[in-house]
Formats: sequence, structure tokens, C-alpha cells
Amino acid sequence: MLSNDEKFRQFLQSKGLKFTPERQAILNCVFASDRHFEAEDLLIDMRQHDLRVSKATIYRTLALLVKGGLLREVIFGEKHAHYEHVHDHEHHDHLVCSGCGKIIEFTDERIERLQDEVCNKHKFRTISHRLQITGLCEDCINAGISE
Amino acid sequence: MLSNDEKFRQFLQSKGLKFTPERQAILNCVFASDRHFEAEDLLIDMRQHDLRVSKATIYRTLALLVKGGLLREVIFGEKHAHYEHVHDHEHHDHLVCSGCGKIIEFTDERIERLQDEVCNKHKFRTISHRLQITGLCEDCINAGISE
DNA sequence: ATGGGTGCAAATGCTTTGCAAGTAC
DNA sequence: GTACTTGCAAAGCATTTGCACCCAT
Repeated sequence: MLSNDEKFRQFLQSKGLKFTPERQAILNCVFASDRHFEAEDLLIDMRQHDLRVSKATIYRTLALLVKGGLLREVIFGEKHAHYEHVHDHEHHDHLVCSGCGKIIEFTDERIERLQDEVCNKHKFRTISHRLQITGLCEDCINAGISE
Repeated sequence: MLSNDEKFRQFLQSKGLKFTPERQAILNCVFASDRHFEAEDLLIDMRQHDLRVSKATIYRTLALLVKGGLLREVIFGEKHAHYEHVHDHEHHDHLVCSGCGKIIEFTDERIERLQDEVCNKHKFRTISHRLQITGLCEDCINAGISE
């Protein structure tokens, strides 16, 4: 299996784009941890590691990483973009707690299959899908937090 | 069953809020047709019917309609909000065509049940959920349109 | 009468873009 | 050498907010 590095490099090459130090640095930083993040998080994270890239370049590179299939864009309660790694092995969906913001990931093969069935019925060709359930997690329910 | 009018009126009253002519006009306009729309669409629509309300009031009222359970906020490809009517009879999900923007609604009881099952497993209390599949519709596939 | 509501314009917050200078290929 | 890239600051866009005046209850 290709490393993220090679995957991105190949994607850029196929589009006639360049693999610059800035893109390398962003790529490293994005894949250094495995959590959901947004553009601002990444910027702060990079600054803390003394990697200086402009905000504009971060936005431009994140868009490329999505196009190249290395990141997936997810939109939670807020209206700005969040990103997560694309894992080659599985697609997953999210439970988003509106009490504490916690995000629980899950996969359910049966749901995936039913989605495929719906698409077939409508002669629709899936590119991507997103299932998100908003609610309250166990901790918040116990803490008596309500919507 | 309550009309939208009565439902909104009751909601407002229960919160100590007022039923103003502006809110009435927006309510009428929102429920005059049955499609997905965004704030700007509504503004234009109202202007064309010579109903003048400020953009600020539209935003403020849409938020109230969501809180009151008359509208549901859905977020498609773009990062701004879209709205749809809440039908008392069913929740539905969306197939969004990235070729022509068409939106196909569907419901599948089995998927709903599996979602409940997932939530139970995680002791998560659902407030709302959203399933959206992005892809190409039959027409766009036949027209040879690709992502 | 009074607490909420409205319009307006300014502010916000995320994201995109124009441009001049730099650089990977 | 020539596209493609970058950083910066300015622009964009949807949405929110402060404020002075207005009105439904």
C-alpha cells in the first residue's frame, strides 16, 4: 500500500502540480495525529512546530488533499469545514454529542448495504456519503445536560 | 393536526415571543412552496411578492422556525445552510447529484432502525440525524457527466 | 407600558483571490 | 525557462449583532 507521501506525490504529478516543501510540511502535520481538525487547528499546530506556511497555502493544500483522496471533508454542527483522514480500510460515520462536542465514530456494514440498495433503486452512482447523528452522549445524559 | 400557522404561533407564545406581521409573511412564503431553499432564495422570493423584510429578520425568523420544529436545516455540498419543511409524517434523507444539483429524497425504515440500534449500543440519545449520499443521478450518468 | 421586534449598517468569521516575487520540474 | 506556488493583504460571502426606533400583547 502507498504511503500518504507517495499517494499525494502521485496525485500531484498526475495533475501537473508540484510537490513543494510547504505541501510536504502540511502533509506531515496533517498525518502526524489521527483526529478531526479544521484549518485553524492545523495552522496553530504548525506554528507550534515552527513550520511557517500562510493560511492561504493551508486552505489551498487542504483542498488538494481532499481532491487527492487523502482527506475527507466533514461538516458538523458548525458551518465551517472539518477534516478527517481517509482510511483505506473503512468508511465510518459519526455520532456528534451536542453537549460536549465529543465525536464517536462507527461503522455498520448493514447500513452501508442498504444505502447501496437505495442508490441502485434510483439508478444513482454514489461518490460519497455522510451519515451523522446528533444527540447526547452517555456522559452528558448522566450529567443531566439537555439540548 | 395543527396548521403551520398555529404551530408557530403556539411555539412563539410558549417562549413569550411575538407573532409579528414579518414573521407571518415569512411563514407564508416559506410554506407557499415545497422545495429546499436558502435564506437568499427566500429574500428574493419575498421581494418579488412585494413583501419587504430585512435580511436580518429572515435569518432571525428561520432560526425560530427551526427551533419551533417547522423547518429542518440541511447542509449540502456548499457550506451555507439550506432548509426544508419538516413533514409530520416522515423523516427523509437525500441523494444529492453533483452533476446537476438535483436532490432526490428517500426514506428507508430499515436504515432508521439500524441507526437506532447503533445509538443504543453507544448509549447515545438521538436528537436528529442526517444521511446524505452525493453522486450522479441517472440523467447525468447518461449525459456522460463525470465528477 | 414594556419587553420583545425590526431595519440598517457595521462587524464577524471562515474562506478565497489578485498580485508580485519565488521555485520545482 | 516556464508553469505552478507562495505570502500577503484585500475581497468575498453567509450570517450575526449593536443600536435606535417601533409594536404586539
